[in-house]
Amino acid sequence: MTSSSPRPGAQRLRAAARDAFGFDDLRPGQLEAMLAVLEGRDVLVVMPTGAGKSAIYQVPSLLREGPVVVVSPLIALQRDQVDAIHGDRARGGAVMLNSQLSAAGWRRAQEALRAQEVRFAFLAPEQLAREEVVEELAALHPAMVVVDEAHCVSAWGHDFRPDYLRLAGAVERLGRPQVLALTATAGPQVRAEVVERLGMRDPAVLVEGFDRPNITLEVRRCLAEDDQRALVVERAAAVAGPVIVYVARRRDAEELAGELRAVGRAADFYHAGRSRTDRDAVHHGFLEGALDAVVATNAFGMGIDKPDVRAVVHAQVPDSLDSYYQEVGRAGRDGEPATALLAYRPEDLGLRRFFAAGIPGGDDLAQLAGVVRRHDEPVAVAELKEETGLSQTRLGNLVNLLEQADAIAETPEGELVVPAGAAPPARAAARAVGIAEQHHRVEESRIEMVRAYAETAGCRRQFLLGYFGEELPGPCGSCDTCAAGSAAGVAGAGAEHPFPVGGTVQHQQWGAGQVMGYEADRVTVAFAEVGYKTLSVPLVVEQGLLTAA
DNA sequence: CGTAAGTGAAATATTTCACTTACGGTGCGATATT
Repeated sequence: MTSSSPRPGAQRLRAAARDAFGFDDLRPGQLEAMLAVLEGRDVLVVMPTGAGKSAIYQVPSLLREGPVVVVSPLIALQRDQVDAIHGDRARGGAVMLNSQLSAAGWRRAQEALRAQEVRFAFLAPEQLAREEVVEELAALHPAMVVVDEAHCVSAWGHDFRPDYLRLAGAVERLGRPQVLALTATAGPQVRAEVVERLGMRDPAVLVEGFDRPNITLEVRRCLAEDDQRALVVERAAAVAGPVIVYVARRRDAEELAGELRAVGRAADFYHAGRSRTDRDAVHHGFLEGALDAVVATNAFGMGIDKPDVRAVVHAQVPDSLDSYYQEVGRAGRDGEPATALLAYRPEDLGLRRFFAAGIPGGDDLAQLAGVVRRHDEPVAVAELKEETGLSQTRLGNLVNLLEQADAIAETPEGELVVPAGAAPPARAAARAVGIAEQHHRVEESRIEMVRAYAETAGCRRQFLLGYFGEELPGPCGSCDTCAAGSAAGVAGAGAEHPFPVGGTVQHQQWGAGQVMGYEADRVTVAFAEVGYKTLSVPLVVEQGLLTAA
């Protein structure tokens, strides 16, 4: 992309990228995103890791006034980013704001921001739940809020880190600057949720291609757990080069790492139960080559940017194809051939369903709604925590659900009130439970899509790309079903496509949805309210089950 | 939801089956201890 763009700003962006960062040129996707940022629009960027996502906010920020708040899920990730631009005035400079900072450290960071010595403030979403932090930042009149790893809004906000769902309110209290969301993995369902939850306004949505043709896709069906384990060890041991093995339980990580060591691999395990020191040692050992195999839970992921990983082996199914493709995408970043193997046993889906369960009790919700109602004045979440004795996470989840059920609302100051005309606590709680159940159904449908991927006779790559809303015209020729010949049969069958892939359709009962793709005589649709559904195309046509919307 | 480990009774003195119980992922922040 060397031709001059007709849009204003392209030359200035290129010059800034060259002068401050030493980039010879910007990739088309990067430039497109930066232009949208420069125009002041809300922007959602879905782009593979290593494609230069950070530059998308860092370069345009140099051409404008005002500090930039960067929300990032892991303090370790923030540290990497901050280290890269920290004392570098040409790149804007950056500070982190988190609980590991001393009081003096906070003051220094604050002063540096106030004096405009640094432009970027990195923090976790939990910090934006603190009123004093929001007040401080709001006083600086930030020009933009960047949400990095934005898929966490959808993946973590509902149960694990509820403050992710409360970011939209925080952005409002920061004076509602422009919002930029960045992620490497997000199918249309996740993209839609990110836009909604962050309260993005008429966003420019830029999606880069998902296909990673150098990664061979393979699924092996296993009957007994012993065979599954043996397959994983055998295949991981045989990989010529670094390999990551993903497991569902911490215990499996330790045991499989032991088995791999026994057959001569330099293997170690990684999960959130290990000490900070051990985790760092494994992380660095893998990046630097002292280890050539890591067996890990999904804790091992973000921030692992190693070019020469030759295989990613899943010893059990992940919780979604979003997770799967993100984990698989850590293989073959150098463009050289790599493999992705899933050792599939349907029983393993049960564990994923268990993790997805957690619907709060109506009693707790009603009780909390009652507590807020009894306050005549708006009440802060922190105060509710004192009063109810609930944990931060639990309380956050309940509050989020009640907000979605319109049983409570957030004031401009970030405090909670019962809005006029709200339903009484019992009815509000019932509605909140309904919302949680709806979310649960969507989660279950995401798990079912993992099953469908593992059990398809069609081309794996077509299936995966279809899940992300991308249409591959024919079977890829390099996955196991293509090699076995079954993919060609599926691709040949039932060529009827009554609705375009990516198009919006309407179902009488399930509401609006997006067509994900066709396989044989079936079509998969992602419905906003009920998740993924697979329907028979002849039936759809015959009975008019779907209408174009 | 599925699995492993534990409990207890039945059919036979150690094994077998039937049933119960516990467990399982991701990180922020705050707090206590070196």
